Amino acid sequence: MEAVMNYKTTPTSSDQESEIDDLRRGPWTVDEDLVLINYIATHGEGRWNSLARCAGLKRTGKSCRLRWLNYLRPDVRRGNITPEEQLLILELHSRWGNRWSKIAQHLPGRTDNEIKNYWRTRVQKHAKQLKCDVNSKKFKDVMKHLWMPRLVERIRAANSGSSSSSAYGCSNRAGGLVTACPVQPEPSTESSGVTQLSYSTPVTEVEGSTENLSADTIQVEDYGMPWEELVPSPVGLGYDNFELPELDFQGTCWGEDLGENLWSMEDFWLIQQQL
DNA sequence: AACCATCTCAACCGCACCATG
DNA sequence: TCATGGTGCGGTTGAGATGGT
Repeated sequence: MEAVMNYKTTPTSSDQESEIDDLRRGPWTVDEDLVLINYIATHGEGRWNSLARCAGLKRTGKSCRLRWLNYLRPDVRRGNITPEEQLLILELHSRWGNRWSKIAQHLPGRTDNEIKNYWRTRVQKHAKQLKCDVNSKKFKDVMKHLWMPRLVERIRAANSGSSSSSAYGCSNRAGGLVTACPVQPEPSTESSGVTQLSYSTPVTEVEGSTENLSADTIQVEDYGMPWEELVPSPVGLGYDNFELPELDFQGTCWGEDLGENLWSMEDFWLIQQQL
């Protein structure tokens, strides 16, 4: 597919007009990818506009930059967002909001674009299913008290099942294996270099009490340690004695596999109680 | 098989900021 | 100080993929 489109701009000179008319937009071809990869391998990254010209690419510098950073870079991680990464995204988004590039700095190999897409497609979808705004207190409470502890639970379960985490070792676009790479230390943006992920367990009446059942604080020192160490003790979700009520899931989204299998029947019940 | 709805994600756009002359 | 060009970021779009009927 050669979706060649011209920019509709006011020509300022015949040369510029010709140059602008030659610019390509839309999906990149394999040939263009190879040209860009080879040029950067030889000359390195530089000024993107001049790079685009010198490489002979009929693309804007912006387009080249985006293609390289989001797709062609050898250290771009591919594959599903892992529970660990989901947890980090939720935590960091709660702290910084839509600062995608800043969040991406804490997820090596993940691009701001990918995280942004994840948020918009997955997280906002869950908010929609709960019939609340993604920025509402309700949804934030669900995230903090259900979703994030659930992720911690899943991470711990996965880690207890095998000594080596399966969370890392994704392949990149080129099909190569990206070296296992736990989250790297943040370059001195946090004052202490220590980030805390704090989860209090849900306030429910599951066991006849409305008080917080317990609380865990996870010390994420530099994000660099194995998750087995990050999650040192049971979170104490308080579901142990939980009896699942009879629920009719017909005609609701809750009986379906939500792709990531994020919400369980217990979640549904708890959310219904709290919202 | 065909059609439609929904989802995913690569790519683009507009804007703000910064460096340079 | 101002104009210009380059870069980065967040928001948005739309083509292709996928699933349901």
